[in-house]
Amino acid sequence: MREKSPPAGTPRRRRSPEVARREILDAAQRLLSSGGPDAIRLQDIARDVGISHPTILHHFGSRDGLIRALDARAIHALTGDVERILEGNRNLHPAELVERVAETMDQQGLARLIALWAMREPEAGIPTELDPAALVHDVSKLIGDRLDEPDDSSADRQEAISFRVRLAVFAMFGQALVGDVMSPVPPEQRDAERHRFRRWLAELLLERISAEVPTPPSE
Amino acid sequence: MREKSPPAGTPRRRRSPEVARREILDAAQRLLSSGGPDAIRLQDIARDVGISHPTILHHFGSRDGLIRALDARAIHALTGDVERILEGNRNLHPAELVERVAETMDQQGLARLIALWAMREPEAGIPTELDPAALVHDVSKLIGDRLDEPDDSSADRQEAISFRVRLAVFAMFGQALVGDVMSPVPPEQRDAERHRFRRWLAELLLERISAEVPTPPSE
DNA sequence: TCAAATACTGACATTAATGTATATAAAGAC
DNA sequence: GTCTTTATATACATTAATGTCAGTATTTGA
Repeated sequence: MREKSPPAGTPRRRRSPEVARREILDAAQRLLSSGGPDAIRLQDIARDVGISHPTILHHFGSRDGLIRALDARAIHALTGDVERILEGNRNLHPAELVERVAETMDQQGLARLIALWAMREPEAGIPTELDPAALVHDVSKLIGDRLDEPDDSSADRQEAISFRVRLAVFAMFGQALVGDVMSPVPPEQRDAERHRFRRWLAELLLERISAEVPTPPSE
Repeated sequence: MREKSPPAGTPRRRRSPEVARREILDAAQRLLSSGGPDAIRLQDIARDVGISHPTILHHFGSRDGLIRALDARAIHALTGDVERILEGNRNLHPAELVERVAETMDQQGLARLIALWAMREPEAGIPTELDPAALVHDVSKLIGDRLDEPDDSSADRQEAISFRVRLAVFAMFGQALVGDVMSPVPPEQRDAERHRFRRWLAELLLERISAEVPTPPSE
Protein backbone atom coordinates (compact mmCIF):
# COMPACT_ATOMS: atom_id res chain seq x y z
CA MET A 1 0.00 0.00 0.00
CA ARG A 2 2.79 2.38 0.83
CA GLU A 3 4.93 3.82 -1.91
CA LYS A 4 8.22 1.99 -1.85
CA SER A 5 11.45 3.85 -2.27
CA PRO A 6 12.67 3.13 -5.79
CA PRO A 7 14.90 0.06 -6.24
CA ALA A 8 18.48 1.11 -5.76
CA GLY A 9 19.44 1.30 -9.40
CA THR A 10 16.69 3.59 -10.73
CA PRO A 11 17.98 6.39 -12.94
CA ARG A 12 17.93 9.76 -11.28
CA ARG A 13 15.60 12.51 -12.24
CA ARG A 14 17.23 15.88 -12.22
CA ARG A 15 14.87 18.78 -11.65
CA SER A 16 15.45 22.47 -12.06
CA PRO A 17 15.94 24.12 -8.66
CA GLU A 18 12.55 25.81 -8.97
CA VAL A 19 10.70 22.62 -9.71
CA ALA A 20 12.55 20.75 -7.00
CA ARG A 21 11.71 23.39 -4.42
CA ARG A 22 8.10 23.41 -5.50
CA GLU A 23 7.71 19.66 -5.32
CA ILE A 24 9.33 19.57 -1.91
CA LEU A 25 7.14 22.35 -0.56
CA ASP A 26 4.06 20.68 -2.01
CA ALA A 27 4.88 17.42 -0.29
CA ALA A 28 5.59 19.16 3.00
CA GLN A 29 2.30 20.98 2.78
CA ARG A 30 0.41 17.79 2.04
CA LEU A 31 1.97 16.05 5.00
CA LEU A 32 1.23 18.95 7.28
CA SER A 33 -2.37 18.98 6.14
CA SER A 34 -3.00 15.33 6.73
CA GLY A 35 -0.75 14.74 9.70
CA GLY A 36 -0.39 17.09 12.60
CA PRO A 37 2.01 19.92 13.30
CA ASP A 38 4.90 17.50 13.84
CA ALA A 39 4.49 15.94 10.44
CA ILE A 40 7.26 17.86 8.77
CA ARG A 41 9.99 15.25 8.73
CA LEU A 42 12.67 15.44 6.10
CA GLN A 43 12.70 11.69 5.59
CA ASP A 44 8.96 11.55 4.98
CA ILE A 45 8.93 14.49 2.65
CA ALA A 46 11.84 13.03 0.72
CA ARG A 47 10.08 9.69 0.35
CA ASP A 48 6.96 11.47 -0.88
CA VAL A 49 8.84 13.38 -3.54
CA GLY A 50 10.98 10.43 -4.45
CA ILE A 51 14.33 11.88 -3.48
CA SER A 52 16.75 11.45 -0.61
CA HIS A 53 16.54 13.74 2.36
CA PRO A 54 19.89 15.49 1.92
CA THR A 55 18.50 16.89 -1.30
CA ILE A 56 16.01 18.85 0.73
CA LEU A 57 18.82 20.27 2.78
CA HIS A 58 20.64 21.09 -0.41
CA HIS A 59 17.73 23.23 -1.56
CA PHE A 60 16.68 24.82 1.71
CA GLY A 61 19.80 24.79 3.82
CA SER A 62 18.11 23.41 6.87
CA ARG A 63 14.82 22.18 8.17
CA ASP A 64 14.23 25.65 9.48
CA GLY A 65 14.83 27.12 6.07
CA LEU A 66 12.25 24.74 4.66
CA ILE A 67 9.69 25.83 7.22
CA ARG A 68 10.37 29.48 6.56
CA ALA A 69 9.92 28.92 2.85
CA LEU A 70 6.72 27.03 3.52
CA ASP A 71 5.33 29.82 5.67
CA ALA A 72 6.30 32.48 3.20
CA ARG A 73 4.69 30.63 0.37
CA ALA A 74 1.50 30.06 2.35
CA ILE A 75 1.15 33.71 3.23
CA HIS A 76 1.86 34.81 -0.29
CA ALA A 77 -0.60 32.27 -1.60
CA LEU A 78 -3.33 33.61 0.62
CA THR A 79 -2.72 37.30 0.06
CA GLY A 80 -2.02 36.75 -3.61
CA ASP A 81 -5.20 34.78 -3.97
CA VAL A 82 -7.30 37.47 -2.40
CA GLU A 83 -5.67 40.20 -4.40
CA ARG A 84 -6.07 38.31 -7.63
CA ILE A 85 -9.73 37.64 -6.95
CA LEU A 86 -10.35 41.26 -6.10
CA GLU A 87 -8.40 42.68 -9.00
CA GLY A 88 -9.90 40.35 -11.53
CA ASN A 89 -13.44 41.17 -10.67
CA ARG A 90 -14.26 44.33 -8.83
CA ASN A 91 -17.97 43.59 -8.86
CA LEU A 92 -17.64 40.22 -7.21
CA HIS A 93 -20.28 39.57 -4.62
CA PRO A 94 -18.77 39.27 -1.15
CA ALA A 95 -20.38 35.87 -0.74
CA GLU A 96 -18.31 34.69 -3.67
CA LEU A 97 -15.21 36.20 -2.17
CA VAL A 98 -15.79 34.47 1.14
CA GLU A 99 -16.44 31.20 -0.59
CA ARG A 100 -13.39 31.30 -2.80
CA VAL A 101 -10.96 32.40 -0.14
CA ALA A 102 -12.31 29.86 2.31
CA GLU A 103 -11.91 27.23 -0.35
CA THR A 104 -8.25 28.03 -0.80
CA MET A 105 -7.69 28.19 2.89
CA ASP A 106 -8.86 24.80 3.87
CA GLN A 107 -8.35 22.81 0.75
CA GLN A 108 -4.65 23.39 0.64
CA GLY A 109 -4.19 23.59 4.36
CA LEU A 110 -3.22 27.22 4.27
CA ALA A 111 -5.15 27.92 7.45
CA ARG A 112 -3.09 25.39 9.38
CA LEU A 113 0.15 26.63 7.97
CA ILE A 114 -0.55 30.23 8.76
CA ALA A 115 -1.90 29.47 12.21
CA LEU A 116 1.20 27.45 13.00
CA TRP A 117 3.35 30.24 11.68
CA ALA A 118 1.54 32.70 13.92
CA MET A 119 2.12 30.43 16.89
CA ARG A 120 5.82 30.16 16.24
CA GLU A 121 6.34 33.83 15.64
CA PRO A 122 7.42 35.48 18.87
CA GLU A 123 5.38 38.59 18.20
CA ALA A 124 8.15 40.86 17.01
CA GLY A 125 9.79 38.46 14.62
CA ILE A 126 7.46 38.99 11.73
CA PRO A 127 9.55 39.40 8.61
CA THR A 128 8.52 42.66 7.03
CA GLU A 129 7.72 41.16 3.68
CA LEU A 130 5.11 38.84 5.21
CA ASP A 131 2.28 41.01 6.33
CA PRO A 132 -1.19 39.53 6.57
CA ALA A 133 -2.42 42.66 8.32
CA ALA A 134 -1.92 44.58 5.12
CA LEU A 135 -4.32 42.18 3.48
CA VAL A 136 -7.06 43.07 5.92
CA HIS A 137 -6.37 46.70 5.31
CA ASP A 138 -6.48 46.36 1.54
CA VAL A 139 -9.67 44.39 1.51
CA SER A 140 -11.32 46.81 3.90
CA LYS A 141 -10.35 49.70 1.70
CA LEU A 142 -11.61 48.02 -1.41
CA ILE A 143 -14.93 47.26 0.19
CA GLY A 144 -15.16 50.74 1.59
CA ASP A 145 -14.53 52.23 -1.84
CA ARG A 146 -17.20 50.10 -3.35
CA LEU A 147 -19.95 51.29 -1.03
CA ASP A 148 -22.58 53.83 -1.86
CA GLU A 149 -21.33 56.78 0.10
CA PRO A 150 -17.67 57.21 -0.75
CA ASP A 151 -17.47 60.49 1.12
CA ASP A 152 -18.12 58.96 4.52
CA SER A 153 -14.67 57.91 5.65
CA SER A 154 -14.90 58.51 9.35
CA ALA A 155 -12.64 56.46 11.59
CA ASP A 156 -15.67 54.73 13.11
CA ARG A 157 -16.90 53.64 9.77
CA GLN A 158 -13.51 52.40 8.71
CA GLU A 159 -13.26 50.38 11.86
CA ALA A 160 -16.68 48.91 11.27
CA ILE A 161 -15.66 47.71 7.85
CA SER A 162 -12.34 46.46 9.06
CA PHE A 163 -14.12 44.53 11.82
CA ARG A 164 -16.35 42.85 9.28
CA VAL A 165 -13.41 41.83 7.18
CA ARG A 166 -11.56 40.51 10.17
CA LEU A 167 -14.60 38.65 11.35
CA ALA A 168 -14.74 36.94 7.98
CA VAL A 169 -11.08 36.06 8.21
CA PHE A 170 -11.35 34.80 11.77
CA ALA A 171 -14.40 32.76 10.90
CA MET A 172 -12.63 31.13 7.99
CA PHE A 173 -9.65 30.30 10.14
CA GLY A 174 -11.88 29.01 12.88
CA GLN A 175 -13.87 26.88 10.52
CA ALA A 176 -10.78 25.47 8.87
CA LEU A 177 -9.09 24.72 12.17
CA VAL A 178 -11.82 23.59 14.53
CA GLY A 179 -14.82 23.37 12.27
CA ASP A 180 -14.85 19.62 12.20
CA VAL A 181 -14.61 19.02 15.91
CA MET A 182 -17.28 21.67 16.54
CA SER A 183 -19.67 20.38 13.95
CA PRO A 184 -22.98 18.90 15.07
CA VAL A 185 -23.55 17.06 11.79
CA PRO A 186 -22.11 13.70 10.75
CA PRO A 187 -19.01 13.73 8.55
CA GLU A 188 -20.79 13.06 5.27
CA GLN A 189 -22.86 16.23 5.66
CA ARG A 190 -19.95 18.45 6.64
CA ASP A 191 -19.25 19.76 3.18
CA ALA A 192 -22.78 20.91 2.55
CA GLU A 193 -22.92 22.45 5.99
CA ARG A 194 -19.69 24.32 5.49
CA HIS A 195 -21.13 25.97 2.43
CA ARG A 196 -24.41 26.81 4.10
CA PHE A 197 -22.51 28.40 6.93
CA ARG A 198 -20.45 30.51 4.59
CA ARG A 199 -23.45 31.73 2.66
CA TRP A 200 -25.15 32.60 5.90
CA LEU A 201 -22.04 34.43 7.07
CA ALA A 202 -21.78 36.45 3.88
CA GLU A 203 -25.40 37.54 4.28
CA LEU A 204 -24.81 38.51 7.86
CA LEU A 205 -21.77 40.54 6.91
CA LEU A 206 -23.62 42.42 4.20
CA GLU A 207 -26.65 43.23 6.29
CA ARG A 208 -26.93 46.90 6.91
CA ILE A 209 -23.32 47.43 6.04
CA SER A 210 -23.89 50.87 4.62
CA ALA A 211 -25.88 51.96 7.66
CA GLU A 212 -23.36 50.52 10.09
CA VAL A 213 -23.13 52.34 13.38
CA PRO A 214 -20.44 51.09 15.74
CA THR A 215 -21.55 50.12 19.22
CA PRO A 216 -21.26 53.05 21.60
CA PRO A 217 -18.31 52.56 23.91
CA SER A 218 -19.65 51.51 27.29
CA GLU A 219 -16.69 51.71 29.62
CA MET B 1 18.22 35.70 34.30
CA ARG B 2 17.28 32.11 33.72
CA GLU B 3 16.14 29.97 36.58
CA LYS B 4 19.01 27.68 37.51
CA SER B 5 18.38 24.09 38.36
CA PRO B 6 18.67 23.78 42.13
CA PRO B 7 22.17 23.08 43.53
CA ALA B 8 22.65 19.35 43.75
CA GLY B 9 22.01 19.00 47.46
CA THR B 10 18.62 20.76 47.75
CA PRO B 11 16.05 18.82 49.77
CA ARG B 12 13.36 17.23 47.67
CA ARG B 13 9.83 18.43 47.69
CA ARG B 14 7.33 15.62 47.57
CA ARG B 15 3.99 16.54 46.05
CA SER B 16 0.77 14.61 46.01
CA PRO B 17 0.23 13.01 42.60
CA GLU B 18 -2.60 15.43 41.89
CA VAL B 19 -0.54 18.49 42.66
CA ALA B 20 2.41 17.16 40.74
CA ARG B 21 0.29 16.50 37.69
CA ARG B 22 -1.27 19.91 37.90
CA GLU B 23 2.03 21.73 38.21
CA ILE B 24 3.45 19.80 35.30
CA LEU B 25 0.44 20.48 33.10
CA ASP B 26 0.52 24.15 34.04
CA ALA B 27 4.14 24.44 33.05
CA ALA B 28 3.55 22.61 29.79
CA GLN B 29 0.66 24.90 28.99
CA ARG B 30 2.72 28.00 29.76
CA LEU B 31 5.50 26.82 27.50
CA LEU B 32 3.11 26.03 24.70
CA SER B 33 1.52 29.44 25.02
CA SER B 34 4.75 31.38 24.82
CA GLY B 35 6.73 29.12 22.52
CA GLY B 36 5.39 27.40 19.48
CA PRO B 37 3.86 23.98 18.97
CA ASP B 38 7.21 22.26 19.42
CA ALA B 39 7.72 23.78 22.84
CA ILE B 40 6.59 20.75 24.79
CA ARG B 41 9.95 19.32 25.81
CA LEU B 42 10.15 17.23 28.91
CA GLN B 43 13.44 18.75 29.96
CA ASP B 44 12.10 22.27 29.72
CA ILE B 45 8.90 21.49 31.54
CA ALA B 46 10.86 19.73 34.26
CA ARG B 47 13.17 22.69 34.71
CA ASP B 48 10.17 25.00 34.94
CA VAL B 49 8.52 22.94 37.64
CA GLY B 50 11.77 22.31 39.44
CA ILE B 51 11.88 18.55 39.03
CA SER B 52 13.76 16.08 36.86
CA HIS B 53 12.26 14.92 33.63
CA PRO B 54 11.77 11.24 34.54
CA THR B 55 9.31 12.43 37.14
CA ILE B 56 7.07 13.63 34.34
CA LEU B 57 7.25 10.21 32.75
CA HIS B 58 6.44 8.68 36.10
CA HIS B 59 3.20 10.66 36.25
CA PHE B 60 2.12 10.51 32.64
CA GLY B 61 3.72 7.37 31.29
CA SER B 62 5.06 9.01 28.18
CA ARG B 63 5.29 12.29 26.40
CA ASP B 64 2.23 11.27 24.48
CA GLY B 65 0.34 10.63 27.68
CA LEU B 66 1.26 14.11 28.83
CA ILE B 67 -0.07 15.64 25.65
CA ARG B 68 -3.29 13.68 25.89
CA ALA B 69 -3.76 14.84 29.45
CA LEU B 70 -3.06 18.39 28.37
CA ASP B 71 -5.62 18.23 25.59
CA ALA B 72 -8.24 16.66 27.78
CA ARG B 73 -7.76 19.28 30.44
CA ALA B 74 -7.95 22.10 27.91
CA ILE B 75 -11.20 20.85 26.44
CA HIS B 76 -12.72 20.29 29.82
CA ALA B 77 -11.58 23.71 30.92
CA LEU B 78 -13.29 25.34 27.98
CA THR B 79 -16.54 23.41 28.10
CA GLY B 80 -16.62 23.53 31.89
CA ASP B 81 -16.04 27.25 31.82
CA VAL B 82 -18.89 27.87 29.45
CA GLU B 83 -21.22 25.59 31.33
CA ARG B 84 -20.36 27.19 34.64
CA ILE B 85 -20.94 30.67 33.27
CA LEU B 86 -24.26 29.67 31.76
CA GLU B 87 -25.49 27.77 34.78
CA GLY B 88 -24.48 30.44 37.22
CA ASN B 89 -26.32 33.20 35.49
CA ARG B 90 -29.06 32.42 33.06
CA ASN B 91 -29.71 36.08 32.38
CA LEU B 92 -26.16 36.88 31.40
CA HIS B 93 -25.94 39.15 28.42
CA PRO B 94 -24.36 37.39 25.44
CA ALA B 95 -21.77 40.12 25.19
CA GLU B 96 -20.61 39.16 28.66
CA LEU B 97 -20.53 35.52 27.68
CA VAL B 98 -18.44 36.24 24.61
CA GLU B 99 -16.10 38.38 26.62
CA ARG B 100 -15.58 35.88 29.41
CA VAL B 101 -15.11 32.86 27.21
CA ALA B 102 -12.77 34.73 24.92
CA GLU B 103 -10.81 35.79 27.96
CA THR B 104 -10.33 32.23 29.09
CA MET B 105 -9.45 31.11 25.63
CA ASP B 106 -6.58 33.37 24.91
CA GLN B 107 -5.28 34.14 28.34
CA GLN B 108 -4.49 30.58 29.16
CA GLY B 109 -3.68 29.53 25.67
CA LEU B 110 -6.66 27.24 25.41
CA ALA B 111 -7.27 28.24 21.82
CA ARG B 112 -3.82 27.08 20.80
CA LEU B 113 -4.09 23.86 22.69
CA ILE B 114 -7.43 22.96 21.24
CA ALA B 115 -6.47 23.98 17.73
CA LEU B 116 -3.35 21.83 17.95
CA TRP B 117 -5.39 18.97 19.27
CA ALA B 118 -7.80 19.32 16.37
CA MET B 119 -4.87 19.26 13.95
CA ARG B 120 -3.45 16.11 15.44
CA GLU B 121 -6.73 14.27 15.58
CA PRO B 122 -7.11 12.19 12.46
CA GLU B 123 -10.84 12.88 12.16
CA ALA B 124 -12.11 9.65 13.59
CA GLY B 125 -9.86 9.47 16.61
CA ILE B 126 -11.82 11.80 18.79
CA PRO B 127 -12.17 10.19 22.19
CA THR B 128 -15.83 10.09 23.03
CA GLU B 129 -15.48 11.87 26.31
CA LEU B 130 -13.97 14.92 24.60
CA ASP B 131 -16.71 16.47 22.60
CA PRO B 132 -16.57 20.16 21.83
CA ALA B 133 -19.46 19.80 19.42
CA ALA B 134 -21.76 19.05 22.34
CA LEU B 135 -20.79 22.42 23.73
CA VAL B 136 -22.04 24.20 20.64
CA HIS B 137 -25.22 22.22 20.84
CA ASP B 138 -25.80 23.01 24.51
CA VAL B 139 -25.16 26.69 24.14
CA SER B 140 -27.42 26.88 21.10
CA LYS B 141 -30.17 25.17 23.00
CA LEU B 142 -29.81 27.45 25.98
CA ILE B 143 -29.95 30.52 23.82
CA GLY B 144 -32.88 29.16 21.87
CA ASP B 145 -34.77 28.52 25.09
CA ARG B 146 -34.13 32.01 26.27
CA LEU B 147 -35.67 33.70 23.26
CA ASP B 148 -39.09 35.20 23.05
CA GLU B 149 -40.87 32.60 20.99
CA PRO B 150 -40.15 29.25 22.59
CA ASP B 151 -42.64 27.52 20.32
CA ASP B 152 -40.72 28.17 17.14
CA SER B 153 -38.31 25.29 17.00
CA SER B 154 -38.07 24.72 13.28
CA ALA B 155 -34.92 23.16 11.96
CA ASP B 156 -34.09 26.36 10.08
CA ARG B 157 -34.32 28.40 13.18
CA GLN B 158 -32.21 25.98 15.15
CA GLU B 159 -29.57 26.08 12.48
CA ALA B 160 -29.62 29.84 12.49
CA ILE B 161 -28.93 29.90 16.20
CA SER B 162 -26.33 27.22 15.96
CA PHE B 163 -24.61 29.18 13.20
CA ARG B 164 -24.46 32.24 15.41
CA VAL B 165 -22.93 30.27 18.23
CA ARG B 166 -20.40 28.70 15.95
CA LEU B 167 -19.55 32.01 14.41
CA ALA B 168 -18.78 33.30 17.88
CA VAL B 169 -16.62 30.28 18.60
CA PHE B 170 -14.79 30.51 15.29
CA ALA B 171 -14.23 34.20 15.75
CA MET B 172 -12.75 33.66 19.18
CA PHE B 173 -10.45 30.97 17.90
CA GLY B 174 -9.48 33.10 14.95
CA GLN B 175 -8.79 36.11 17.10
CA ALA B 176 -6.76 34.09 19.58
CA LEU B 177 -4.74 32.38 16.88
CA VAL B 178 -4.17 34.95 14.17
CA GLY B 179 -5.56 38.10 15.72
CA ASP B 180 -2.17 39.62 16.33
CA VAL B 181 -0.75 39.07 12.88
CA MET B 182 -3.95 40.36 11.30
CA SER B 183 -4.21 43.41 13.46
CA PRO B 184 -3.82 46.82 11.86
CA VAL B 185 -3.09 48.55 15.16
CA PRO B 186 0.26 48.73 16.97
CA PRO B 187 0.86 46.22 19.78
CA GLU B 188 0.12 48.59 22.63
CA GLN B 189 -3.42 49.15 21.35
CA ARG B 190 -4.17 45.51 20.74
CA ASP B 191 -5.86 44.86 24.03
CA ALA B 192 -8.31 47.70 23.69
CA GLU B 193 -8.99 46.71 20.12
CA ARG B 194 -9.65 43.11 21.04
CA HIS B 195 -12.34 44.23 23.43
CA ARG B 196 -13.91 46.63 20.98
CA PHE B 197 -14.04 43.87 18.43
CA ARG B 198 -15.75 41.50 20.84
CA ARG B 199 -18.33 44.04 21.86
CA TRP B 200 -19.03 44.75 18.23
CA LEU B 201 -19.31 41.05 17.53
CA ALA B 202 -21.76 40.49 20.36
CA GLU B 203 -23.96 43.27 19.02
CA LEU B 204 -23.85 41.83 15.55
CA LEU B 205 -24.81 38.42 16.85
CA LEU B 206 -27.76 39.76 18.78
CA GLU B 207 -29.12 41.87 15.97
CA ARG B 208 -32.43 40.61 14.78
CA ILE B 209 -31.79 37.27 16.35
CA SER B 210 -35.43 36.67 17.11
CA ALA B 211 -36.45 37.63 13.59
CA GLU B 212 -33.77 35.53 12.01
CA VAL B 213 -34.60 34.17 8.62
CA PRO B 214 -32.02 31.87 7.12
CA THR B 215 -30.76 32.70 3.68
CA PRO B 216 -32.80 30.96 1.01
CA PRO B 217 -30.81 28.09 -0.46
CA SER B 218 -29.60 29.13 -3.87
CA GLU B 219 -28.29 25.97 -5.45
C1' DT C 1 32.41 15.37 -27.44
C1' DC C 2 34.13 17.34 -23.76
C1' DA C 3 33.82 20.21 -19.63
C1' DA C 4 31.67 22.72 -16.07
C1' DA C 5 28.08 23.18 -12.94
C1' DT C 6 25.26 21.25 -9.74
C1' DA C 7 21.14 18.20 -8.44
C1' DC C 8 21.37 14.22 -6.27
C1' DT C 9 22.80 9.93 -3.50
C1' DG C 10 24.61 6.75 0.27
C1' DA C 11 27.01 6.28 4.26
C1' DC C 12 28.05 8.42 8.24
C1' DA C 13 28.27 11.93 12.27
C1' DT C 14 25.89 14.51 15.52
C1' DT C 15 22.56 15.88 18.32
C1' DA C 16 18.76 16.18 21.09
C1' DA C 17 15.07 14.36 22.42
C1' DT C 18 12.44 10.35 24.92
C1' DG C 19 12.58 6.42 27.73
C1' DT C 20 14.73 2.90 31.39
C1' DA C 21 16.97 1.14 35.56
C1' DT C 22 18.22 1.55 39.95
C1' DA C 23 18.68 4.08 44.06
C1' DT C 24 17.10 7.56 47.53
C1' DA C 25 14.22 10.10 50.56
C1' DA C 26 9.81 12.13 51.99
C1' DA C 27 5.35 11.26 54.05
C1' DG C 28 1.81 8.57 56.26
C1' DA C 29 0.38 4.33 58.83
C1' DC C 30 1.12 1.39 62.50
C1' DG D 1 10.37 5.08 66.18
C1' DT D 2 10.03 1.67 62.20
C1' DC D 3 7.78 0.17 57.93
C1' DT D 4 5.69 0.81 53.55
C1' DT D 5 4.77 3.29 49.80
C1' DT D 6 5.96 5.98 46.08
C1' DA D 7 7.45 10.62 44.39
C1' DT D 8 11.71 11.85 43.00
C1' DA D 9 16.70 11.80 41.49
C1' DT D 10 20.97 10.30 38.86
C1' DA D 11 23.06 7.99 35.38
C1' DC D 12 22.53 5.67 31.38
C1' DA D 13 20.36 3.51 27.00
C1' DT D 14 17.84 4.19 22.97
C1' DT D 15 15.95 6.28 19.35
C1' DA D 16 14.95 9.21 15.78
C1' DA D 17 15.56 13.08 13.93
C1' DT D 18 18.81 16.65 11.47
C1' DG D 19 23.04 17.70 9.39
C1' DT D 20 27.73 16.56 6.84
C1' DC D 21 30.74 14.79 3.31
C1' DA D 22 32.66 12.92 -0.50
C1' DG D 23 31.48 11.09 -4.56
C1' DT D 24 28.10 10.23 -8.79
C1' DA D 25 25.32 11.30 -12.67
C1' DT D 26 22.62 14.53 -15.48
C1' DT D 27 22.06 18.55 -17.88
C1' DT D 28 23.80 22.49 -20.50
C1' DG D 29 26.72 24.93 -23.30
C1' DA D 30 31.04 25.48 -25.65
